[in-house]
Amino acid sequence: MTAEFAVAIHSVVFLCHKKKYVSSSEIADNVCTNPARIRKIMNKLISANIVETKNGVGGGYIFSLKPSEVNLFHILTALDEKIVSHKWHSGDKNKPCQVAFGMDAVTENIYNTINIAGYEILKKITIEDIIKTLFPNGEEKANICGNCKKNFI
Amino acid sequence: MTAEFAVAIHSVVFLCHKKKYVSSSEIADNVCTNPARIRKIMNKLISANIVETKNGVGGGYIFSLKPSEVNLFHILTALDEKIVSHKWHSGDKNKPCQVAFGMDAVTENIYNTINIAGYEILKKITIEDIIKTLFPNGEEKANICGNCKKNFI
DNA sequence: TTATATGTAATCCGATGAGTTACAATTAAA
DNA sequence: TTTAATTGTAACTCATCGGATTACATATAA
Repeated sequence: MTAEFAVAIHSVVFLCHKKKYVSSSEIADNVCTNPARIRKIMNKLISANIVETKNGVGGGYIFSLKPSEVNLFHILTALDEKIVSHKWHSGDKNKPCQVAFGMDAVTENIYNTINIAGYEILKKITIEDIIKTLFPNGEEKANICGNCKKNFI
Repeated sequence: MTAEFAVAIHSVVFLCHKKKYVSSSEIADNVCTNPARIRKIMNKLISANIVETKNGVGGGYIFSLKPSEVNLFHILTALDEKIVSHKWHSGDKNKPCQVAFGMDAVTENIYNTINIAGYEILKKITIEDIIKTLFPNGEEKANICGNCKKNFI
């Protein structure tokens, strides 16, 4: 799981809070990264129908789904990521030793189990949950960000 | 979680199966990596009292604990690893926006939850479990590796 | 005393994450 | 129609990290 996941979640929550088209520059500034990276990640979310985009003046990205119906597993799969991935393989299928032969499959299985458990956790966390955590008194009564007027970009 | 984890599990299972001192070269050959890497990883397992070592002729590493009492969480913590780690941080604590301010903590919390769930899974998998998977008919009746005679190194 | 091992550091290489820049294509608005 | 703003995407650089390799001092059994 790379930091793309953190960037994507942060971006979606930001879009959800703004409730209007937001440019990649503005998102990048809020997340603290660069616009090209944001656009690259937004493209994946667009392919997964999680956000929408519009070019030109007043354009950018927008989140117009129900926050309670989008969860973190949706975002993870939109990025084509896993919790843990099994890249380096131990042992050798051609060795006449059951340990050398079989351990890679054992490891694969362990990683799968961890992934599945992680997915179940992510499925239970929605964008709405995160918004409620960030704004325990409601977004309208936010005492720092207010309702995100221009001066807080 | 890096591949060290896979190497460590494979090595411990191999030592458990061999039931005698095994050199880093022999372990490396079975795992398919290099001896220096094995020694580095063995050192961490030694510090955690999971394996023992002996220098000189006939030396190497040995696993002399009860396979049913060592689980994968022991190994993971011996390596000082986590399932997922939170290195790249999004947002900015100095920004007057609750999203930019709070999202990093939200992400941290999600990662922690995933880690804890993963630890619980690893705690339930012992070295004995893996040996039983690799040798469903018992280690003595192993039809490929036999009881790991010299010709199968 | 010698051969075999570990412990550990130094170095190299390749892959990958992240930032930066650039520019064609698209779209809204003047 | 023109202009300005914005995305989509590729190319490039840079730093970091995982892994392999080499080397050598130290320890131990025979």
